[in-house]
Amino acid sequence: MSDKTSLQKEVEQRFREFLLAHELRQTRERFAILEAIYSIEGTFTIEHLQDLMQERRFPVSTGTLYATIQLLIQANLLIRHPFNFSSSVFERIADNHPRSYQICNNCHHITRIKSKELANSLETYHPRGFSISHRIVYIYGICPSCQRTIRKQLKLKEQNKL
Amino acid sequence: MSDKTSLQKEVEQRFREFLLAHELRQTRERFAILEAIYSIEGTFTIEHLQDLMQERRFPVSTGTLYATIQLLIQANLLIRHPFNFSSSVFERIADNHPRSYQICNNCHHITRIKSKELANSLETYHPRGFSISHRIVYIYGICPSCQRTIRKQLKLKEQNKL
DNA sequence: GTCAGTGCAAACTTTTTGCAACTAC
DNA sequence: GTAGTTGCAAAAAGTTTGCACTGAC
Repeated sequence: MSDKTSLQKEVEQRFREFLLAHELRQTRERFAILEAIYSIEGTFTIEHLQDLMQERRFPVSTGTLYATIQLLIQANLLIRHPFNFSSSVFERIADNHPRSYQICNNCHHITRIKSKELANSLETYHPRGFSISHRIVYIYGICPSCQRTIRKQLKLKEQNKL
Repeated sequence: MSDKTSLQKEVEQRFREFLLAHELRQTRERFAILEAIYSIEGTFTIEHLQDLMQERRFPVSTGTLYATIQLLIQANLLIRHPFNFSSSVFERIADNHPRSYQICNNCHHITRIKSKELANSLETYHPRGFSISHRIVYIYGICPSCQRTIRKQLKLKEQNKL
């Protein structure tokens, strides 16, 4: 287990405050799960996380994992994506800047978009009375490589019909 | 069962073309499910949809429902939201204008945002080579009414401690 | 007539729950 | 010491699959 990064320390502090404010207990499990999640860059599933906990010599039960994830979502330290059908996909959120993703309808590949332009235009919108914790944009469509594949398939089909 | 609206007719046509292009069969079930979905304004779950099919005197099996929903998602006539934990939440998408939602972290209430400003700023972004089918924004935070509730609770807690 | 699509039920996967043991407060 | 939390296993909920039958092409 590596030393804690400044990000690790920051989110630990934020989680600590959240637990305090909600009169919840600061258990080893909760902080170990948080630390594991913040060692993952990008998305993960419950299964992935449970394996990681095992690797890190801190196995936790599924029940605890689900319960802690719910807390971390409430604490704005984690989000759930709408990617998979039958199982959940999660990702840490370190800051409250808008996050954008590009999702291919065909190959289902997910790419994070890092456009300052897009982020800025999102940040200008402030709903009345609603205090924003974070913003997420999903852009669905067909990625360049799938566009090529589909075009080729269409061509082949037409040739066969001729 | 009411007469078909022009929206109903339009999506039916689009689904027909999709099925044709993918060499899939045009079954009564598929069109009945599409029609039922487009009779729902806002979000729904599989369970809700299955009940509705029953009401409309066109009961379909769960398997067919799931299969058809997958097709409709592929055909860009339906989206899946990341709202619930254990079951999926769907919503029809009639056009390709950006859609925005405001979600309260506390009461989990979901509100559709109809801001032209927000929609326009999203439409200005075009990822290179990626052909967009639709865009969805989720704005997470605390809604006005929950903000009041939380403030009250904090006050009460402080008074008890004094 | 052929084979994709459907219904039904069973299987499988994911998430939640109940309870005894544990531990943070 | 008193709850809130955890682990474990069992239950519940959600989704997928296999197979015989049906109906679109």
